[in-house]
Amino acid sequence: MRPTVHDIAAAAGVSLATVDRVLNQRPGVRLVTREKVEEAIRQIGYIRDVAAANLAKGRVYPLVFIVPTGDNSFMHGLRSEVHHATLRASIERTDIRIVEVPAFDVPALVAALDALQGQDIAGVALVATDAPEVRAAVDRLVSERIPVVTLVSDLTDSTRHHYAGIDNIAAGRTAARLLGRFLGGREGDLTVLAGSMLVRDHRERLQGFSAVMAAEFPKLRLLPVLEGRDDPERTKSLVSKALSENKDIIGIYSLGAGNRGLIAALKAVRPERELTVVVHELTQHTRVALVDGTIDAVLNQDAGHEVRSAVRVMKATADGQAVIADQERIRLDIFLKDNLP
Amino acid sequence: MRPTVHDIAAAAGVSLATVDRVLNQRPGVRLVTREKVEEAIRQIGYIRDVAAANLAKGRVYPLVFIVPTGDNSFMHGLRSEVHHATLRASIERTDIRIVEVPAFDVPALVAALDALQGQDIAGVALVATDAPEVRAAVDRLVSERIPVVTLVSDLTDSTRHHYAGIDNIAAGRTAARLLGRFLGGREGDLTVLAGSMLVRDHRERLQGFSAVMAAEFPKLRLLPVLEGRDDPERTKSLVSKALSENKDIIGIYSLGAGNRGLIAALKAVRPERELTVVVHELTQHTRVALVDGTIDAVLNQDAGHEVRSAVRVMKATADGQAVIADQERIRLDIFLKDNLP
DNA sequence: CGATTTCTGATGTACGTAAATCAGAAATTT
DNA sequence: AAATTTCTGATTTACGTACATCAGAAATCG
Repeated sequence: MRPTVHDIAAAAGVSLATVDRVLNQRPGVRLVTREKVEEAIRQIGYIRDVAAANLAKGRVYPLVFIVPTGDNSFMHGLRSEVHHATLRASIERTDIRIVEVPAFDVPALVAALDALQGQDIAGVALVATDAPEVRAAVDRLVSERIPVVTLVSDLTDSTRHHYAGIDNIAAGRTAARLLGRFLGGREGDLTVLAGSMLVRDHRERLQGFSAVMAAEFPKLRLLPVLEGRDDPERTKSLVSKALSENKDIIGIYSLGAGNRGLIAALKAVRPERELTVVVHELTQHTRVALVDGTIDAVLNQDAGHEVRSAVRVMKATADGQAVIADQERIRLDIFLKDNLP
Repeated sequence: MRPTVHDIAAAAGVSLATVDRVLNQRPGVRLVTREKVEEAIRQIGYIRDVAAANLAKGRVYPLVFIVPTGDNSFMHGLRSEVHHATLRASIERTDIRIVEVPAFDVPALVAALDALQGQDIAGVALVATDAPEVRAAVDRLVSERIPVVTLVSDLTDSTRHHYAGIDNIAAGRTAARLLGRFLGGREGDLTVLAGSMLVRDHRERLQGFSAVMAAEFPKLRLLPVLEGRDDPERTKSLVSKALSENKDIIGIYSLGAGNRGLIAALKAVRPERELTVVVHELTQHTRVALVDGTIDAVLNQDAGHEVRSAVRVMKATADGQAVIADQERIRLDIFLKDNLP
């Protein structure tokens, strides 16, 4: 049987109350006694039964998810996953609040973060826009001992406790190698389509992509990045224009959202133009396009995993508990038409 | 506040004891009363607090993992992950026993399964060798109401509750497309290296691989499968022989374990022979080979995820609880040299 | 050394559920 | 209608921890 507080008390020769004071860092214990108890805890290898503790405390975890508005499928999916998490609220003892903030809007995000100060909150998860003001606001929350997790897009040099998202540099590099190898030594131009260079995940993907392209696929030339702002309409017109003006384009890497527009533009020039296309985010639209051959590979991050991971990490951090690091690593999914879930 | 058994009792106008009898399906409740209670449960939306229930029951889950012996890295890693799970035993209320059985040995596996009958066990996870005798033994356990989960390799037509592993047909198809596209229209022979056609995962990978190759890459010819029995030494000699006898081999798909031997054979013919190679299972050896360019892609299943998922599913099944299906889907990881974890 | 302050022990209640006991009510049988 | 049998209610203890209260012991101070 696993040891309990009673066993500690017996082993240390003190009362239950004293053990409790030591365990919960309450005052009223002499240093020598405290050390005696801590020694006993180590000796018998006591591990707190979190379930029982939470039951006794009547613990609930008020969590806040700050997610961008925007009508692209990925953010829609993310919001839907957070919503799913709220459905598990009672069984997971969470109380999740969703705060929506306009995409790429730094002041609005800062305001949302600052509004949380002083509130009784067990954790905050946010899709970060990578700006110093946001970092400062996050750091303020952290200094108030509120667990903060960045979701999908990380925040440079901030003190956030955890990042629940993929390694975007690796994602960009992977996209480059896939495109490069799929193009099999051909020569031509490549178009890169991004949402906005204001978010770190997009910058990092581009960085990884450019690095591998430059180093290993010299025959492929990168054209200036098109910024579609993750908006399908805008994306569509940008791509259509680029394709009609440049007949040397043989590949496209879309590292942001808004792929509905990209796909529409591609369909318009098929089958005359043969293009190798790698995009991010598996959505209804990209899935169909992958199956019908309009695009060749989809890189994906599983929003459901990210949300569940964020919840686990915030809870554990709030309790000062360790997490299974390997379990919380968000993996880059690579989908070809053959391994769709 | 979320409703408790007390609320049910009040709502149904019965006592706590009666509610308890209904909830735990104990005798001693008249049909009309039982229905009244069940109606009240629905009405107020009661959800059992599993943590509190487990605490009260002093529940522990005695679990058994049956894993093959064998000195290839993958099985080694799998055993190590199960071992890791035992380290979390006390906090997860599990009591995990590991049973080792010689690989591909049907009678031994059946004996190990039958030995569990009648024992007080909350769940069994096994790496299945796909034989009717094994299926029958599994079905016997299932009929004793013991949760059974297949791990890594599934069992055809059995009544096992869950399969914690990847979709191997999809894996084979994916390997085919990667190899096919990486070879970019070239013509030549392909060697497929398997462990044993006795295990379903290997058969399925081959099936998926062959299907896509035949349908979409007619210029690539499949040679007869080499069976390396997941043994590095045997694998090495098989591959060396094949490469020296056939100069038209331009690609290799290794769908089993024992890749140490494959890599050794490849190093011996490099850099004269240029081969595109896709293998399964990310290990110390395949990782290095991927980085140094000896192999081009690694398909992987995360043994840690599989083991943790198996534990979650067995516990949930034992409790008659639902699982988050999406969370328990084991994904096929595709690693290029750029997205190694 | 007595008076105060600080520490420690003993004890009880609570969290939500499981499980047991016993008495009394209702239904069924004789 | 009496005697059973079958249900139901009331109550209690337990799981492992948190937290509060109060009394008594030990340490510190004047």
